Amino acid sequence: MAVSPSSISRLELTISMPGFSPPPPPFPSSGTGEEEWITNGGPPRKKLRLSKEQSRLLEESFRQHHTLNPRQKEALALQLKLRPRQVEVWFQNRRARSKLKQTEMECEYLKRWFGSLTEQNRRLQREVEELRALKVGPPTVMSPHSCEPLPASTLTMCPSCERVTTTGLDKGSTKTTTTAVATPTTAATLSSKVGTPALQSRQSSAAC
DNA sequence: GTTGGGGGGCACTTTACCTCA
DNA sequence: GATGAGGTAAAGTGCCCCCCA
Repeated sequence: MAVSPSSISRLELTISMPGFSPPPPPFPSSGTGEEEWITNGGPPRKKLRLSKEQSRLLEESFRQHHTLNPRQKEALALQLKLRPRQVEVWFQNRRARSKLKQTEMECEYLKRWFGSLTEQNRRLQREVEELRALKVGPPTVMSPHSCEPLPASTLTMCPSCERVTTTGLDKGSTKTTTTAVATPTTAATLSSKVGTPALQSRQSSAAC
């Protein structure tokens, strides 16, 4: 949710509340004179629009800490010539906007990942079809050690990470052969940034 | 250990206002 | 210029959780 020039321009608007006094406690105008509660005889308007400077200071404060204790809230309200409730509301809405943005990023990433998995699935399906077409006997897997065919019973798949594991080789040793399962490289990048529990759990299972 | 009240955060919604076709 | 749709941000509401007496 990028801030468009149009939305910025809105911040410069003045507040008008015809026929009304500022709500208690008296709502003071800012030092810039952009937040005057004025009357012009029209229908009542009661929405505050923050000035550029107020928004800037709030953003700056938000960068330092995403929540405020009562003392910080009071001080910021005093500095901005707003009511503490307005500062509180701004922080609540700001947190919600941050969360929404993060969710959108995750959604985008998951869409891309889904696309790549779909493509990979198609490739593997084609490969299976080709192998089936060539089939002359039971499926065999070649040992990486002896280049001899392995019995199918030695092949297992880890249910969590979906890697194919060959067992019973070299006197009980276990050799893991990573199959062509999609590697969530971007997942690692993204989850390290956003800390998504679901993505982190995927990563941990990949370490199986 | 239990309980009730107060405060804060969050999700969801409403409202006022803006932009644009 | 008027108008309606859609978007955005401020504010309202209700719920939950935590802390403390």
